[in-house]
Amino acid sequence: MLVPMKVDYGVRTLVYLAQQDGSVFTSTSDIGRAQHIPEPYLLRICSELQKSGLIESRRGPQGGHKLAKPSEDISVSDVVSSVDYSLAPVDCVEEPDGCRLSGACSQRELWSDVEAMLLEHLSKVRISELKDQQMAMSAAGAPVKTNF
Amino acid sequence: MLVPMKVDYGVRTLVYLAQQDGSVFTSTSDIGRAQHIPEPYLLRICSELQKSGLIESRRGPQGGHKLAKPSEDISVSDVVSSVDYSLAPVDCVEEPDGCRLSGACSQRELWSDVEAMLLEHLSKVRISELKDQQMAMSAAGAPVKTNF
DNA sequence: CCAAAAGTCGACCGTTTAGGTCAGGAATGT
DNA sequence: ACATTCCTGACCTAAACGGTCGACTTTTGG
Repeated sequence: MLVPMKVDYGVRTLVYLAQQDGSVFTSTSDIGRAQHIPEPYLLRICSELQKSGLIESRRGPQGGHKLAKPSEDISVSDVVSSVDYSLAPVDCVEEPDGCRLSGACSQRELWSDVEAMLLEHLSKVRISELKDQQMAMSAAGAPVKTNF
Repeated sequence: MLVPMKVDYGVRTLVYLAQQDGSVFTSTSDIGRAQHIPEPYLLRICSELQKSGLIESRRGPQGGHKLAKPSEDISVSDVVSSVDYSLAPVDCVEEPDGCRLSGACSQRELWSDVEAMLLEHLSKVRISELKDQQMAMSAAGAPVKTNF
């Protein structure tokens, strides 16, 4: 029950892009290097982010990725649903029919509440916020560990 | 990022025990049959629940399990922490040192907030509540699917 | 006291998934 | 044309989840 790496990588990617000049494209190798994300893996995450319209990508020289909309308009829950389909706890929340206790199961309500709460909270956290925090932290001289 | 079966099984077990007469022990085979939990697996879950003091177990004939305290005093978060150690999203929340961006990572705060929120919410949901809901649902004639 | 009825514990197993890699192809700027 | 960069599908590996098995211990009823 952990947040998958994909989500973390996705968020980090968007935060990083939000820090870049919005008019240029940033390549996966740049992002990967800066955020310590294995490049070939990142490639595929970017592809998912692009399919869901969070970033815009272009191939060729000077190609890469950039945010498709202002960072204020992208929330963490966007990333989750883009990259990690299933946030729902236990399967029967999504497929109630498969559950044998279906008719009388107080659990389903519990877990779907949890899901709703989570999504709601995450939809309030915007990439721009994270970017600001990030920049504040770096500016304040918090050491970025470089010992890989 | 799903709630593992173990948690669901654990909760269901406790809710079931809460419905039983508090003075007798209920065997795993009873619980398993009633809640559709594979018995040998349940056995091990019960063992974990017992170690964390949520249930009391006794061997021998007429042995089995029963709640170690009133169902009002057991929350879902108790079950989670008993049975599923890690509720934390992404590892670096628990092991900040392993994180290479340690000094300047706005994500950690985000995810640990999420964790805290989750735990807080789950700690407010008590087994007794679930039991009441459960009994209300069954009483209201909601069909318990019996098609295996 | 003995046998059967439980739980305890450690080892094991099969599938799925997360995380990651690779290579070939398609697009695009110079 | 050519280098650069993304796209895509196939593939791989390790770990986790869900589950099982068997030997062992405790307890009770007869």
